[in-house]
Amino acid sequence: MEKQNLKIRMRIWLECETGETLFGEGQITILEAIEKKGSINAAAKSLGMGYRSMWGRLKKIEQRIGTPLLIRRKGGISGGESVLTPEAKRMVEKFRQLQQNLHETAEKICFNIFS
Amino acid sequence: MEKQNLKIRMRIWLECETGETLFGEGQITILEAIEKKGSINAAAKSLGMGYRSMWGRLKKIEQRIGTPLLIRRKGGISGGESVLTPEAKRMVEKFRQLQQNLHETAEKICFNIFS
DNA sequence: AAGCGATATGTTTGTGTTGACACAACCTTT
DNA sequence: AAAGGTTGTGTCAACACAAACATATCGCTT
Repeated sequence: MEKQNLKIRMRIWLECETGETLFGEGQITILEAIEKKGSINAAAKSLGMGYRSMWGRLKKIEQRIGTPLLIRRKGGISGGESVLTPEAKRMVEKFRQLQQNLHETAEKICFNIFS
Repeated sequence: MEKQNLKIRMRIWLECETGETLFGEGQITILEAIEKKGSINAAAKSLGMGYRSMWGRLKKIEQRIGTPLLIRRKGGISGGESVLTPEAKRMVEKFRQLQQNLHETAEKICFNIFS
C-alpha cells in the first residue's frame, strides 16, 4: 500500500438512462480494427478472435444502439468488405478521447491519494 | 449520441506492477459490509450472497494482497465475528476516495466531450 | 453437556459466456 | 461455371464463475 508500485486500471462504458449498456472498450476496439483492416474477418484475425464471435458482438451493439455501425458488402473482388458508418467513426473517436482524458486524470488522482 | 441521455460508467481496480489484479469495487464492497455488520455471515446476507461465496473471495484477496484483511474469531458469545485490520480500513477508505474523485471528473469530461 | 451462531472448507450443481465447427448466400474474377 | 474470400447464422462443446449443499470446528452461554 505504501510503495508506489500500484497501477490503477479502469474500464469505462456508456449507458443510456435506463441503465442499459451501450458500448465500451471492447466494442470500440473491434470497430477500430474493422476500420483499419476493412473487413470483419481480417479484423477478427488481427485481434486473435474468431469471425463468428466478432460478428455476434457487432450484432449486439447494433441492436442496442439502434443504428447500423457498418456498411457491409458481400461478394465482389475481394470477397466482401465492411466499413464504418460516420456515426460509428464519431463513436470511436469520442470514446477514445474520453478514455484517454480520463486515464490521465486517473493517474494524477491515484498519485495524490496513494502518496 | 447527440442527446445528453448518456451516462458514463466506470469500474476501477488496482494492480501491482506485474499486472496482477489486487482488488476493486467488489472486494471493497465486501469489506465495507463486514465492517458494518461485524461478521462475514451477516455481511454476506446483507449483500444477498452466500457465506461460502464471500469467504472464497476474501481468501483470494488475502492471498493476492499478502496481508490479512480480517481478524476472525470463531465461537464466543455471538458465535464469532470478523473485524477489519487497520490496513483493510485504509484500503477501503482510499479506494472510495479515489473512486468518488474519479467519478466526478468522469462526468465533467464526459459532458465536455458529448456536447 | 447441549445448543447456538459464526468461521472454515470440500463437493456438487447450475448458468452464462466464449470458441470451434459447419454450412449457406453472395459477387467478382478467371 | 468453378473458385475464392467474405458476410450471415445455427449449433454444440468447453470453460469459468456463481450458487447451493453438506459438514466440521470452535467457544461462550445456559
